[in-house]
Amino acid sequence: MSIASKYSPKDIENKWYKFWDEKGLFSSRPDDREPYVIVIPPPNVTGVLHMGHMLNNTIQDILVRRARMLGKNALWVPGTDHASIATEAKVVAKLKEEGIHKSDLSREEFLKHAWDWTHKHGGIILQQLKRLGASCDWNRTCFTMDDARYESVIDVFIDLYEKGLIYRGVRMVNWDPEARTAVSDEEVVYTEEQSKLYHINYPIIGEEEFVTIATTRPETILGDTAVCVNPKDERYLHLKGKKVLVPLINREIPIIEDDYVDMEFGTGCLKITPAHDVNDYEIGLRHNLEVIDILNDDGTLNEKAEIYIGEDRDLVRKKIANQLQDEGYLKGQEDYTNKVGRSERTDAVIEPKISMQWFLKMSDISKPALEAVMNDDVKLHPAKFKNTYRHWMENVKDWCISRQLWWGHRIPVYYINNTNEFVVAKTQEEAIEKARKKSGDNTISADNLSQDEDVMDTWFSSWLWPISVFDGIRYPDNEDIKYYYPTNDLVTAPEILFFWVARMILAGYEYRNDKPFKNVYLTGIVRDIHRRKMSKSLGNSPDPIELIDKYSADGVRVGMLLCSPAGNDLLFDENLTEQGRNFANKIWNAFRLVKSLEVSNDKEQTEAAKEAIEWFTHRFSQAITNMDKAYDSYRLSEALMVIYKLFWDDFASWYLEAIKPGYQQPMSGATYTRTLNFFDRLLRVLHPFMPFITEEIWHLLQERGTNESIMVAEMPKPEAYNEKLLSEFEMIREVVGFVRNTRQSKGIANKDMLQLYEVSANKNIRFKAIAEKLANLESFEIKTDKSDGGISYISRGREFYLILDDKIDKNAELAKLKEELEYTKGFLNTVLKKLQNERFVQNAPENVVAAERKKQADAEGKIKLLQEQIESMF
RNA sequence: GGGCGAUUAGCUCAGCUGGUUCAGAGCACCUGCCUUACAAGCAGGGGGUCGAUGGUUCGAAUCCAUCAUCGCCCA
Repeated sequence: MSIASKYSPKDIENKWYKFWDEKGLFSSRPDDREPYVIVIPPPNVTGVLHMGHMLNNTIQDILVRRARMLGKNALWVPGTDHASIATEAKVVAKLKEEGIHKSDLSREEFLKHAWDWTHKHGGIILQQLKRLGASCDWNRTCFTMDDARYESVIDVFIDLYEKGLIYRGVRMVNWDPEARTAVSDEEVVYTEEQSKLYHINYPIIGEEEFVTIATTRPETILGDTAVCVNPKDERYLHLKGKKVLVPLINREIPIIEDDYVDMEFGTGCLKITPAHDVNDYEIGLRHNLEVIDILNDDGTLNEKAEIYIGEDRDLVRKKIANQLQDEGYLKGQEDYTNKVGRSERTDAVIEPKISMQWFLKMSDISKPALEAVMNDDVKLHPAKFKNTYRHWMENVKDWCISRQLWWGHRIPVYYINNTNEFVVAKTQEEAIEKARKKSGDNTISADNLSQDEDVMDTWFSSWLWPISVFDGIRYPDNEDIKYYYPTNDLVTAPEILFFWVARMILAGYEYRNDKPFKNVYLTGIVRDIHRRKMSKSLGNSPDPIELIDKYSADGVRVGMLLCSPAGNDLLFDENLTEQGRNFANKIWNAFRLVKSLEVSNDKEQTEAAKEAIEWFTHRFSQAITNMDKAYDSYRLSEALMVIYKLFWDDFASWYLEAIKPGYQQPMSGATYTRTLNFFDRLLRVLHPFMPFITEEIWHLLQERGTNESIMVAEMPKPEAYNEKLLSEFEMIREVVGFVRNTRQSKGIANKDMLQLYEVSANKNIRFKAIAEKLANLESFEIKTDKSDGGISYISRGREFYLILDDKIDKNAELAKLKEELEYTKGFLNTVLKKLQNERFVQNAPENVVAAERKKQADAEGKIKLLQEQIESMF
């Protein structure tokens, strides 16, 4: 049969994915083998695959496939999270298009829409992962809002509340007026924006004078409850104890003193608006100031503002600036660049806002999580993230876990008769019972209770993920959790080290008294070649599925990995996937060659083949030893590079060339068998990186059973290898390179056979036959002297001569020899300088000195040879 | 403003506790080849005073200090 010279992956990839899935090769259940577990960082249920996912999941698949082939009971648990803000925003937007406002719907009606949306768009991303070859156990697919996970989250809330770790508090939160919810500090993105600094005069009561304050937000003066100066500021000593009037609304507010005020900034006079600025809020607490919240949840002004009620804050800013100007309060304005916080989700300008929220106390619960990373019980790769982690954990703030949304896990708190009295309970029935007990009022019924309207932060469900996917919250003694927990590796982006990773570790110790995973592999961020983060708005992200269509899943996987060392950003370029595709093609063509080999039992094994087999056996062991080292330190791109070079440079360019019989000639059975065996083992080490093509070729290479798969074939193990033998082969590579180089520079065709000899006292040359074959030599013999002439190659204390007769350009050759002589003399000089330095000889370790002496001897020998040769040229 | 990290070939990166020819890899580039597996290929080649300046040392890309530039996190 003839096999196409170009590998066409499409049908092959679909075929094998289906095969693996149908044979149940992805699934795992507890047994007596050692488990190897990864839980997927759950992507947004309604999201689509982007390049970050591609990188991340490629890495996970490589790890899990390798573990499977190492004989472990490997499990990769897939799933998605409900992404409450993002999903709710999408659903709200979709309803809006249909002319429905969220406020028109009841909670139940809205949730029905949200579930419809989830069922319609949910899980697309998981289907896409299959194209990539992801070997997840799909039977175990989890969702943060499915019954088991939902209940786990509620249980945990109740448990932590009962432990006294969850409390309700008034806090300054980051309010997103668009999403109408609080968002965490981490979800606010600060960027520099152009704005104006307004200087506003506040009349001092009982005087004709003013104090001038500077602000970028004149609309907030309506919420002012003080003006503050630094007590050391001599300019304002006379103001002590006085009061001023807030312009436009003429509210009387005191002048207070606080060290917080920066005397250098603005006028040195600060307006205090406790309801709308975090720092002002703190100052307000210290000075017992009134808190006047002038904003509605949607960012419009409320009646406490007294004027401009119902208008949006942005609009009011301009109007108020104008009014201040008209009424003579505005002393001036200047252009100003300041940092503005915007919501990561909606891009709305974040308003600091006082509100009632639920918090998790972090100080105690975080201690074991900090310790675990510091003592490497949980290892971060690369370890440089330990510092960042410690810094965050040592300054950890209480976690605001409530969100003013409907899509998510509803807070299990029931208020009694619309008061601030509440009970925390899993169900309404339980709540009634608890409420009766708490109030002593046995008439309390469902009508007297109202459940908290808010849901929990999405991270408050995903922090349980490594436990909840095994249902270990609800059933802490079930077989799965006992077998699979703690998991082995977590692969994720450094951006969510605190959001998610740290909190999972925390939850692990709180609920399992053990770490959730042993290693955290932090990938880079995928950027474009201009270092810009890939994003929809920039349109600089390729569609992963299109990439797979174009370059194959194997190609894309290789491409993603080739340039993505752990923790470094990956500058994605389609060029890389092309390289991956080309590699697949190389493997394919190597297979074509092997497949075309004819075997004859009469045929004796050639010397070249014998040598090649011996060499490659050792070379293979060396490479997989290095590969394992790279794997063990989570340097996956390095592991791939080792195998890439092993296959391409060693196997294809040297081994196959060495064993390849003459045109239409058969080869010996022994060589053929060994070659098949090498190919088989190469496919195995390649499999985690390129699952599809390896499976395809593995089946074409020889007859396999209908249930056999390379996916579960045994991974070759590193064996001892002979370094000396390998280094002798490198010598031969050099010599062949020398011959090829000489051919090229002298224009000698490859088919013209040449004679090479080595001047040596030894009896034979190792890997002689390979050299003869690959350099196309008529002979490669040992001679005792160099009387036959030729141009020389001297290296590692060995001398080789290539006979070229009339082809030698004596002058050029002489010049080359002289140049080399000069270089070697210079080199010898530096070595001698070292050796003549007594302090070096005394202080340096013995082996280093010995090495220098060897360098000396080698150089001296080489100089002698070169000189002799130069002389003999005349 | 505080903390962390980086700076090595045109690009992306290796280079562990200073010392084996230690200045490397992949890609890109240049030259020659449609050689009977592969032009998605083969063979060969050029390219870096390791950000700067000082210091420690017999010896520094590697350790220390200062500076410069960049990035990330926090306020």
